[in-house]
Amino acid sequence: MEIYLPAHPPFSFYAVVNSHGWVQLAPFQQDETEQRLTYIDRLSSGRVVVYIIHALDSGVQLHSESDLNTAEQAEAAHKVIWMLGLQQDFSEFYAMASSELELSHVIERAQGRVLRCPTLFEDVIKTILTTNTLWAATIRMTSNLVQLYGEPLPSEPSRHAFPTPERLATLDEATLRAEARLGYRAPYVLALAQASASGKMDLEALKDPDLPTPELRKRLLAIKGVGGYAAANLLNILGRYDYLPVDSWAMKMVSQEWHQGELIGPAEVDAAFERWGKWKGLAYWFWKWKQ
DNA sequence: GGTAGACCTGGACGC
DNA sequence: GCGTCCAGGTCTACC
Repeated sequence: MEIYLPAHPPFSFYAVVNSHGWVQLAPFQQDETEQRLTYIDRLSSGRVVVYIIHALDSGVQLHSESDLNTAEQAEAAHKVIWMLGLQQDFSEFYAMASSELELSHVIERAQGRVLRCPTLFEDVIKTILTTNTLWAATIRMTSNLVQLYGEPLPSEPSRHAFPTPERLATLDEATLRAEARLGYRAPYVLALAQASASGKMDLEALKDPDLPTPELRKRLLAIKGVGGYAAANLLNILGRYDYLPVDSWAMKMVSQEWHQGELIGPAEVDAAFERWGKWKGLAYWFWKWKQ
């Protein structure tokens, strides 16, 4: 199966794939040329397939198993369009960024899109695994979940899809702590999986563009393990940039940029980007920091 | 609403 | 090799 998927211009495959660390987390894999991204997905039909995504000037070429039926092809295309944000339009942000020296690069590099997972369930789990830990541990915990509980790709059994809520819901907290090494995050992951598997929580409904951002944030904060930082991160992934994911790194960067290295808090980080309004998350994300 | 302390892992460091 | 310290957000209890 070969499908050409056009993007709303301007588009840069490199920019979206390397927008943040998600590309380093299984079941994503980027090849050394950085012109090809692969992802192992479990389709709603139950088939586990690989998406091989090639960069093109004006979009991407999606390659997958040749015998996908029409419905499976449509599902694969729909997911890849979402994952790469191919239909996102950043012209309003670019108009504002053009007058800011520290953001002028975003236009020529076509930055703005952030790589996301096909399901919000996967994005939420991965975000929880980024909290209160080092990035190396996030990579390890995600890899453990995928390798231990994800379904294998038939043509390459060493690679697995991200585990479904139903599969994770069958586990218990002790197993997630001991096998996947999730630590105190284990009950959060388990509770989310159980709520999603039972239908009590419909995370995909949160992708509704008509949902007001404050309401969306409230629903994200209601998930155990998701606090202010994680919620803001997820809002950015969902295309809402009104809140900043303030972590220790953000406070350090803003302190160096505008407060001569003095100790600052989340309020100062927020104030630094207030003028960017609904685009503040993007302005923060792509700001050219003084290192 | 604000604050303190616990949660857990793994890397860095000293012995 | 072992023990200790520390970084990293969120939750809960308490004021």
